[in-house]
Amino acid sequence: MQTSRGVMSGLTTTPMTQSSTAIAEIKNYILAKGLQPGDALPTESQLCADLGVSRSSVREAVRTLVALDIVEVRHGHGMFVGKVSMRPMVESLVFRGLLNPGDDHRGLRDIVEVRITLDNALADPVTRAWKNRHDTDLDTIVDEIEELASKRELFTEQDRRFHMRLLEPLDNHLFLHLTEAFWAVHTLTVPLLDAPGSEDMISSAKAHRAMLQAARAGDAQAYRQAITQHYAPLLAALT
Amino acid sequence: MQTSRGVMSGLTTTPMTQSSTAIAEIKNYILAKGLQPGDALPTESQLCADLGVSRSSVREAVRTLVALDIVEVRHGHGMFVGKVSMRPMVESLVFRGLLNPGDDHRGLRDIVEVRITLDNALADPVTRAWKNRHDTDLDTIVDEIEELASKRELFTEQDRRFHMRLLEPLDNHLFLHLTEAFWAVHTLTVPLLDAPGSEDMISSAKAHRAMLQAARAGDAQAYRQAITQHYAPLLAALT
DNA sequence: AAATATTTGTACGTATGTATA
DNA sequence: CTATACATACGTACAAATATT
Repeated sequence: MQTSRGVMSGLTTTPMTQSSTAIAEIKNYILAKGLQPGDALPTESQLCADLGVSRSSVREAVRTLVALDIVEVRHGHGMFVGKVSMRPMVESLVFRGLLNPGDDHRGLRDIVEVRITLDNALADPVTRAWKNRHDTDLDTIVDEIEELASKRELFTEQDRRFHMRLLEPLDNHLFLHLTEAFWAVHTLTVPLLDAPGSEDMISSAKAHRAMLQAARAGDAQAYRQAITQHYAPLLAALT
Repeated sequence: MQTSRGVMSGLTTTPMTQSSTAIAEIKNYILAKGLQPGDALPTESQLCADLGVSRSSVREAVRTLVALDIVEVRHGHGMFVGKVSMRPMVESLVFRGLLNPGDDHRGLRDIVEVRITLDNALADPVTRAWKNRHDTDLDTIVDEIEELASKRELFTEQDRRFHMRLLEPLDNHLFLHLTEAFWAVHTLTVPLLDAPGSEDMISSAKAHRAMLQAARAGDAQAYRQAITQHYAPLLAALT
């Protein structure tokens, strides 16, 4: 119950709470030590000693950093540097979509429009990167998609792998992360809608093959047409 | 010490810690009550009673939701529904940029490329929306930008207002939020670089006026040229 | 295979700072 | 200014998960 420990005299103009300083110091620790995702961090008790704050404060700071995917915690094992992924934005956007009651279609349509815009904007570099490139992985993915679609089954994971792999050759990996994030927001939000018709799924499946073929041909225009075909059934359901 | 209770309906495949269930239940509370950003939430003690968990768990859950901007807490006042903004992604991306040691230019270049791509992709709807529209606000903003640039002063806030206002007429506000987010990541990351030359600032200032003029003329092509002019000095410094 | 040490997760009590009426 | 409600912080004890011996 250490009470009157003046906390280093009130010269500080700090509106800062203990947790917020702990957050900053843990971040600085990671940067100063040059740690990378997956690297181990000190234990909670060690952080308490190093930062001079209680365990509760350290834990609350850690929860914040975990929410931002800057820190990852494994129960009974320890704390590690996180992947610093787009997960926070995905969670945020999904929740934001759920906030609007009768406006569900509007939120989802905005997300789909962003996906369409991103895909179209990347048509040139993607078709340039894939021209005459042979990759059996994408062929098998497209095969799986068409087979699943013909059986009226979902092909969510294959769809994700397809779109991610398509952007992998790009220099700028931020585009890949963004695309993956909006793909996730999309697929997490769409279940609120009615299930798509099976003919729509087949049409969408064919669009994937068309995108791949256009990319291999280096034909950006055909690639954009395939994108339109890919999203057409969904857009129709949203209007 | 209530041990791990059945916790009703074990439909979830989650790890199910107390905090995580508290997170889910607070989210559900907001959605079920149809609350909107700014609306008040129950107090901590009330949440403890309602959710049947300890105060520590509730607090840790709240910290997570605060980090995601789903909950906002005002010390000594109470908890409220947050703005569900893009702040989490901004924080994440800025930190990610700091993680790479010698690769600073690469991370910033990726971000700038995303901004350029987004701006270009929105050239058509923006020029369509602003054609023959009169808005004195944008004129004064551009005036301020040019005046500040001529005095070799920064015009960060004016720059932000300019780009935000330009996208305001769009139907899809998600584009606005995205643009704002990457603008923030950009301006928070760029201080690591050398200060730009004053002639670059003047060139950039002129580009803003060119963008506005092209938008008012409904000339998407000229708009894209102005975008190129806008980012040219920065891109040159990154290569 | 089982006991043990380490580490995170949960709970509770208490004291203190802060904003509002 | 006082009173009240509320969030912040600390400390301790124990439970649960993981790794090691």
